[in-house]
Amino acid sequence: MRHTPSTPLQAEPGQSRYAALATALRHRIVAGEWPPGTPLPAETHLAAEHGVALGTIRQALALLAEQGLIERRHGKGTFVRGGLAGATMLRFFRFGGDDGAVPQSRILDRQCVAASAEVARRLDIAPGEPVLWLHRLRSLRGQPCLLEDIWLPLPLFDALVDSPPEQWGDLLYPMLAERCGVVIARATDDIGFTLLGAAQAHPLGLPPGHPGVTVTRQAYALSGHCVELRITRADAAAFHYTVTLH
Amino acid sequence: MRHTPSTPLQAEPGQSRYAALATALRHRIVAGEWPPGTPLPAETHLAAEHGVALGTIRQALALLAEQGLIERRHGKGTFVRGGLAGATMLRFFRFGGDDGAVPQSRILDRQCVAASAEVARRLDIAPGEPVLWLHRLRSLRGQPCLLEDIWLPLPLFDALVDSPPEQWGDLLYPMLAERCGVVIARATDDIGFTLLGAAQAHPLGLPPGHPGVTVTRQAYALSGHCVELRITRADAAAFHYTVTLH
DNA sequence: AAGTGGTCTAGACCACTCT
DNA sequence: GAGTGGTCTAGACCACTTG
Repeated sequence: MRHTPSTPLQAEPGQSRYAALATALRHRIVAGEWPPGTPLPAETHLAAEHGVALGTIRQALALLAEQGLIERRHGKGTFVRGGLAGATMLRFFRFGGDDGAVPQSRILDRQCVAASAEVARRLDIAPGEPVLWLHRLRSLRGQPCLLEDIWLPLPLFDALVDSPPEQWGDLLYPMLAERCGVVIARATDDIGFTLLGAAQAHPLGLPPGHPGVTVTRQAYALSGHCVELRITRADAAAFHYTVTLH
Repeated sequence: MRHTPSTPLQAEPGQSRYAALATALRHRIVAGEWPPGTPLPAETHLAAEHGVALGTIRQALALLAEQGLIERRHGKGTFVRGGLAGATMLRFFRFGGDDGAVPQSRILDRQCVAASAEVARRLDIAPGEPVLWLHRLRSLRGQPCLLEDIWLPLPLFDALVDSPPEQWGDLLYPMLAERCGVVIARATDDIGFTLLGAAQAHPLGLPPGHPGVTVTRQAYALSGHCVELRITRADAAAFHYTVTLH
């Protein structure tokens, strides 16, 4: 059966046709019509479906690819991206030894709490709303390296409240995708410098007052909503990061 | 007179025509055929000149625009980018007061020296080659905030050796473009945390051993060669930076 | 009004991947 | 060989900028 879009071709007045097509496709992707990892219909099919030329649908797909929502593979197809890979926090640090390794994760604490004003603002929910708070220590080869506080909005992540954390694995995002169906598509990390308090320094095996780095992350689902606030603390001496300007 | 390219259409075997066009155009830009700020010939002219369709030349131009070499303005033309603007170092910091301000620069020292192994490696020259070393303090509203060591390869920047630094202005890159004809197109900044030595802390008005940020910059000219190595040191407490992941 | 880049079409052929 | 995305053509018309 031929697909007939309810909003024929031009969604908004001042918008180009390929931009309208891109937002239409984005909505269908977010709605789960093509889950992460599955291929979209071929260009020719999409073009016929929407009644536009091949070049137009290609512009729309190029836009979505640029935004990281899809991935094009020559000869194979156009695939929905599976969200952010794990272990990305380590790209800010150089802890000695083999790179590319995934740090082991241990949940030190887990509580359902009411969102503070700051947490609510970052998660874009009302203060006092229930959130799941996790306190997590990550280690490389037995050596503690990252200490994390994680806040997750709670109606969404109810499945984690009673599940045993020992079975969660070392990466949060694949676990969120598997157990809660939430795919992390985008994140912003804010880097700052602080001196570590005793409570932060001790689990990391550092003395109180030691220079530390604080990375505040807001992670967004495919829908565009912020679904995770994470504050990571680590030894400032291990920090390094490279930025390229154009 | 019609331009007839010496390498007709296909520069390298496995390369697409638009990629070959892009590199050909890049070489003409780097060679100075169209100085920064001036417009390229119109799409239709370039297409006729190279004997290709409009869409092909547009792909080539899109590639160069993506790489930041040119800038397209609807209704006006395609312009060669003027290189990096100044004051970009401040995007790593939050010093109190009005943002967007350009810090005042003062040259504390200037010497012609032989490149150390490390400096030579970063500038991709031979160790012992002559370089110009600058020691610069930058201040906002009279408050010292950034301390910089800058190394510039010397045959290229001879014009700076005897010129009075008081007349250089507060921004390095516009000065390099004006006095030496070198346009900075790209730079990579490497960020790390260190404790400030006495020689670094004192000019910044900080105590020795104070936590500091070190930003190591390698800046590249339009030609692609590294033409500046800069190490900037500042108070770690003023540091902040935001990264977005896709 | 003339010139520019931006969008769109309706084809053709090529390169890659899988079976 | 069949299906996919990648490249390329030769047009048309639109939107923006300037004289």
